[in-house]
Amino acid sequence: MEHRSTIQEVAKRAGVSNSTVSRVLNKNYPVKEETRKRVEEAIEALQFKPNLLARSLIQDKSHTIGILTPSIENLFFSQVVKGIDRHTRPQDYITFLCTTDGDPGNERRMLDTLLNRSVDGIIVIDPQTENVKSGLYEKVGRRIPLVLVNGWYKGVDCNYVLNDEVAGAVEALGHFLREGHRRIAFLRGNRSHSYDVKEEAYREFLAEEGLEPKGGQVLRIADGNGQETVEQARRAVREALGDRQGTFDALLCCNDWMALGALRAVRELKLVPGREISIMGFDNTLISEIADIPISTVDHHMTRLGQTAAQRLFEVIGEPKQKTRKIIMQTDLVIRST
Amino acid sequence: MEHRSTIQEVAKRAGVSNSTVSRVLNKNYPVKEETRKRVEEAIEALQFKPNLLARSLIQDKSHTIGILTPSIENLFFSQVVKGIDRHTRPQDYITFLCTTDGDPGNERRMLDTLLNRSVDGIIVIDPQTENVKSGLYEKVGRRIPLVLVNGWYKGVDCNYVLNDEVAGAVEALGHFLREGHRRIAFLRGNRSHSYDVKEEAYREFLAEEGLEPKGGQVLRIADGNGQETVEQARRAVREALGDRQGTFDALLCCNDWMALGALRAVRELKLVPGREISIMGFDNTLISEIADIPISTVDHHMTRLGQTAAQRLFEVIGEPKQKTRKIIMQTDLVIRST
DNA sequence: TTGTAAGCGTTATCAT
DNA sequence: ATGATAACGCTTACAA
Repeated sequence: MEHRSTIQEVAKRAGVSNSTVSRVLNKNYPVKEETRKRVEEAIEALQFKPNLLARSLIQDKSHTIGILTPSIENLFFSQVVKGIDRHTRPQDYITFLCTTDGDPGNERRMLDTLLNRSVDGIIVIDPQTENVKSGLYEKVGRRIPLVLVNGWYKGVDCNYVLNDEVAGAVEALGHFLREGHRRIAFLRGNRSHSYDVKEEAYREFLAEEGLEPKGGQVLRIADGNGQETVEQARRAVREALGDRQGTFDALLCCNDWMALGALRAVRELKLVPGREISIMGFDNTLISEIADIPISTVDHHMTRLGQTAAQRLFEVIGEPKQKTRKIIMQTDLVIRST
Repeated sequence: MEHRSTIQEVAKRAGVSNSTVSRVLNKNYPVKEETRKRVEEAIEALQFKPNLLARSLIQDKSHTIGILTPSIENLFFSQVVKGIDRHTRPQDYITFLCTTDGDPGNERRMLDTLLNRSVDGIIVIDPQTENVKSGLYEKVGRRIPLVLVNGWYKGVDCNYVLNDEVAGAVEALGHFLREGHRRIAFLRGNRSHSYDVKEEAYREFLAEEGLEPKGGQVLRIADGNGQETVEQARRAVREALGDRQGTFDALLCCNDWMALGALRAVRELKLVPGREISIMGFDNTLISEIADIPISTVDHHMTRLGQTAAQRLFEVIGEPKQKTRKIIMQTDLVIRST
């Protein structure tokens, strides 16, 4: 392994002091044209690159941000990360990526690691409710720029970037209504803040519209957005629909995986999706787009979500003392074949 | 923003010197039980956490690795990253994630950034051939532990983790043969080392088996693994198959996106996949698994690929002077319905 | 315009 | 077993 040259060596070679080299590097103070030339030659000759660790230490600024996310292969999260990255790269910041497997303990540990590494800011995708609720993030947010994406808790003072899930659900349900559906069911996973919010919106909508006085039909499967979710959803819908004398003619699913499973059930029963029964997913991941029959969905614009979060983060990094903001993003209905 | 306490303050409060605190922290030298207690109390009281930047600077070891990848939302790459992460997290290393959009210039720039941040090692997923070929990575690999995943160039001395694409292709083609297919076509994207390797394997296989003396039928679409690839593949196959008096009865596709597109074409033509015509993808991403008709594919075990790369990287980090290795991973045929 | 020297928060070396 | 002190590689007053 070869030696990395330092600012001292450059200085020596150029016959100047290290401060002058630093000034040439940072262009923050006047340097005589001729000296600058000499220094630049020395830099070139020695292939000098400043050690950013040392710089970060003295400047108390690492030009580094951290992303905390439950997982990286999840289609939703990876899109958000992409959005963050898009905004971050041009700022010549660099990103620590930490996955937590959705475990609150891991989330706290990785958070600590990031803090100890003096990151300039942190974005948390789908923060664990437990950690939001406990005030952990409120505390962290007072120490260092922090943005929570897609997770929120009443009374907790943080920077948020959220989707308007209620509006999204209502818009989807309104679409069902306009299409002439009156018996609308709802398919959700086990526990997640976002599922709860959607279900509440669903129940309220039914009540307001005077539909299904018994409160509609809520189908529930285990958590998840992954392959296994598809099969679970298929079974649940298949069962609920019985011998195709189904009790509903429209189904709002909490994500695209569930919608795909529902679609499969519907096709097994030889029902015509989009005519005899309507299915709507949530998110607009590639799942809904590339499904054999493209699935209607509520687009969550994940990339935009990430970009907005990053933008907000850099605002706060630029001006740390400001008040927190809760940014609500709009969703959009994507009507496809189902 | 609150002040972060330093080792000095802990020392003062505990009535010892900073070296003693350091020793307590690192447990690398004997400390009297009683002193240790006092120091630990001070640490607790001040909520002291060591500044890892300072530690990295003096130790010349950042406990940090860098991942360079063309993109993060690509299903192949995200799985590899997941594999790396799985292996990295327990080592209490933390990961810089850099995306390059598959641009050689970006790749070089991000590489530089990583080096300037004193990462302890770097994994490059799908390194740009141009950069491998030019000797850039060979040079970097002599300075710092480096592993290239899924990219290789003759004569370039680096640590590699690769899939045996040739064996994978041959196994797939052998399967076609056993199924009774004799007119085998090949569908590839425009330019990629991996496509070239597969095509060569394909041609050799045909020659050896005495099939298609004219060299078989190679279909070519633009690069990519994304939604747009599906449509391009569909069109290409549709066209090649014409009025279903197709010139082939089996098709090997360079990735799962292409296979999905091919499958669509086949179904449009009312051919029965898996019987009248066989389709095989590459990679075993969720695309092939969740397709409406599950697609046969060559499993590239991306997660394992990532884990192996990380494992190899840490071997080299642990013992930097060793010779490079080229690790070839086996692929596996996954026979599904097509 | 440039040099000197202090300082960032640690760990490492050398005494004691 | 512990304390001084130098060092890591840089930036930044302060002086010249």
